[in-house]
Amino acid sequence: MRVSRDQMATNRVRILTEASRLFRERGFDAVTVSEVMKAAGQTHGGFYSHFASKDDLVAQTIAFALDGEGDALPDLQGWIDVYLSPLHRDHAGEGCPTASLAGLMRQQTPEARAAMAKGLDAQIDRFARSLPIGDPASRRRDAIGRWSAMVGALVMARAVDDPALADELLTSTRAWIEAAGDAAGSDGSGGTGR
Amino acid sequence: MRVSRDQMATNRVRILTEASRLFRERGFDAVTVSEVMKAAGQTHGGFYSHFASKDDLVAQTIAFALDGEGDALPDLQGWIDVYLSPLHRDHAGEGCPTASLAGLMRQQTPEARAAMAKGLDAQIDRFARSLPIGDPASRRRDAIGRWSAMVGALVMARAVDDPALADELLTSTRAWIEAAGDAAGSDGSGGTGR
DNA sequence: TGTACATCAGTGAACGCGCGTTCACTGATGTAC
DNA sequence: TGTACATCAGTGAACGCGCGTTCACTGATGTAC
Repeated sequence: MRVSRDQMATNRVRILTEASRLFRERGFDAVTVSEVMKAAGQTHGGFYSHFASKDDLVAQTIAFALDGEGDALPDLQGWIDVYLSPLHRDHAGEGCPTASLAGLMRQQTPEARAAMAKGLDAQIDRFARSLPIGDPASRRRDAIGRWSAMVGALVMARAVDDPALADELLTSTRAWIEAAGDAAGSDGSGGTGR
Repeated sequence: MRVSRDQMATNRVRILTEASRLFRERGFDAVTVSEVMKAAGQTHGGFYSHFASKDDLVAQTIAFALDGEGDALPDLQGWIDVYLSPLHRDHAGEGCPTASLAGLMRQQTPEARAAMAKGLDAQIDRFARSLPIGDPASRRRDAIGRWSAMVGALVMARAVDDPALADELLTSTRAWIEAAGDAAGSDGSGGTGR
């Protein structure tokens, strides 16, 4: 039966929240519309009151998941350490959407890929603003370099069935970023350290 | 009708070759068994003379695609430049299997994930052996750090529908790796440069 | 404010399509003698 | 080497399942008066 507008808005957010978790956990293809609706406490038929199609849900979920990442990070090194931790690796459903979803974007709609581009750009911007030193251009370059290494390490650590290799990917990348950041932080001519 | 053993072996390699290309291009789920067989010049029914299931094909294709990456790279910087080029980004089918497939491995069988682990380890090893300086441990750490950044940058560049951002991810990561490598190459205390 | 009615969010059965997989069959290959 | 026969790689129709999507229906919500 019909529900109030407020209730409908709440339901919509719940669908997006559950979709965000499930998609990050298992990818777009392996998660069904019915499953998302069930997780959100509804039946599958009502899905089309909220979204035009599953593709539409995917695009809106990406925008939803990557949104609200605005403020600069007060403890950058701590954040990097958590990002490259076994805990994060083993809990993709509650983790970084970029690391979980970027590798699945090639087959997605232009809308979904545009949402990913927007979210990625915002994330890089936030990272750059969190860096302590350098002019804007070198900060942004530094942010992209570190961010690439972090995402790549997490993607690879999650791809393998070998805990020792997965751990090594995380710890070595973390150590390398630390050491490398010192040099690359301001134009590659040696920085001030953290 | 029945074919000779040699012909069967040839056909098998052709199936793996086409599967490797198609999977890298579009992922495991979006490529059908029929499509692979058609690309390999056969009909879909014969597939099960070669493989037990599609999952079996996936696992064997990963092993096949990541195999034979043995020799050290004579021109490491040139290789990195090609890896982080728009050409590589836009031709996933002929490109690095890790960058195309690592993000899709979470839902795959243990066999497939084990093949990915083995291939990844071999790739890191080759990278480490191609580095000009450092003791084995720091070379390996350096290889993992650079490799993570390269894979992450390519994955993200392919995920977005924004050529400018995609280009920036590649060029900034390339520049950052160059600058960072100088510092991280030997224990984070500053290196010798290239 | 109260009342009558139109709207539409949500339900759950049903549809149709595409996929992985199976199977009876074909005829060249490989082997036993 | 030649012959008879068993094997089995490959063919293409068919099967069955799960998925995204549709649809008739329900009844509370929202609105016109």
